[in-house]
Amino acid sequence: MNPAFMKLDLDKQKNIMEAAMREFAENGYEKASTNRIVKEAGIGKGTLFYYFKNKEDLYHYVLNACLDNVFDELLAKVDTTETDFIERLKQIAQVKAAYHLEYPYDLSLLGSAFLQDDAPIPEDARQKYEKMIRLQETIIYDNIDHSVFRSDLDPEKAFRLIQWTLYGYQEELTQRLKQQDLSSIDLTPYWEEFYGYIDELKKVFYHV
Amino acid sequence: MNPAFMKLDLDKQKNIMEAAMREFAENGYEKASTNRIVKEAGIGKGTLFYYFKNKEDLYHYVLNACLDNVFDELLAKVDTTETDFIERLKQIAQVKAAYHLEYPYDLSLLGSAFLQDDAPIPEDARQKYEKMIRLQETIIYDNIDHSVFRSDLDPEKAFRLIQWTLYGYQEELTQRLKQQDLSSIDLTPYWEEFYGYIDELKKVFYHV
DNA sequence: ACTATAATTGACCATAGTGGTCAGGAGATA
DNA sequence: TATCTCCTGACCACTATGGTCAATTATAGT
Repeated sequence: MNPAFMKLDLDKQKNIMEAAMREFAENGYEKASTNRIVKEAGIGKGTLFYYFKNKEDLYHYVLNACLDNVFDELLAKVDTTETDFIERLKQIAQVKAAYHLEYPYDLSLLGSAFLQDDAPIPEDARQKYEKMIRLQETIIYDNIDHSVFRSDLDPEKAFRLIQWTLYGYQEELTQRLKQQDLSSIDLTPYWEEFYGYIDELKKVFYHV
Repeated sequence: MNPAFMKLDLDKQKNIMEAAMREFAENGYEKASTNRIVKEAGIGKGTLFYYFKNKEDLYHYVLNACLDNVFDELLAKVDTTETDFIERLKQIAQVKAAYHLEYPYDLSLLGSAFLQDDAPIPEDARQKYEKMIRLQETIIYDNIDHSVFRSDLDPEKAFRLIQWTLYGYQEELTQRLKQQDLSSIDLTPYWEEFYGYIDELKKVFYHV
């Protein structure tokens, strides 16, 4: 990466980054097209290769930026002093949603990058990713009060059941909201719905 | 489609169909490559275009075959006399797993086909798909006994929570088993694990 | 055995897309 | 005026695209 890239208007930087992230996330490394990236970013072909020496260089830069950003803007913002498991997951969902609005392609890029076989992933990125996975683990489970679960339940199983539920809900919601511009829509009713289900979950998994 | 295709050895037919399904499912209509399809199917390029007049013709044929197959081999096999909701979903999971082993690409092709914008979908296929969705609905909810749920729960909410849970579990499992040849692996321990969670679900959602 | 027909092939086609280059232009600074 | 950074798109060699077709082989009917 040409260091001059850092001196660009932040807007232009962001344009290029977002175009690249989206293209890589949607098509994978091999099938991603630098032509589409420059068109989407509104820059000339030469400009892209002026700042990045080739496709792989761009991919690595984008990947590292995502990883760093997830650490600073996502994982760091979760309040791990909350000891109620369901409340903790609720909070994570909120932080994640805010993150997704600001950086729409980060998470889907990371998701695709490390599950592909054709993507050239540098060692440091792989390590950062594994560190991220471990940190995620502690963010979800650390400092959780196990005593609130119904005594006839295996807490481990309860953990996972609750997580799957919220994951399933999230998937359905993204399906429902697909194709819509999330930043221009009022999400309040969806949050209300979500809180309703959260309450129901507490009702069934916690003792009275 | 050239009617002669129907007279081929079933093996050869299946080879071609599976190769096409997989290519379409993984890449979408536009990005799917007929070259890769013939290579995967082990036939000459000319043969493919002898049986199908072009890429779109092949796509339509494959799509319709999937739809018909899902009706006959999947939806028809669910026992809707089972009135216990969780048992019903458990049974659906079993039927679906068996289906997936026999026809590995049907479901993922249908999933991708109707969520893409570049796929040319003929009217009759679209209608068949919508009929399928409606039938799916009745298969899940029809003839279900609402009285087994805890009386302090909204049954509608409980329905959805349970469904999301199983969906989330299924997603995690497919992640875990990805890249493995499902037909050569002993799935028994996974089913045992699944039944364990099923029991736990009954414990929390049904009244004692 | 001969013939007619059906099945199958891969070299070939025009076209479009690939990642990447580079001579040159524009604008600022010295 | 000269030098430097930023930026461009025409252009390159190359690969892949969907689709064709003359030629070959297998099958069947007589």
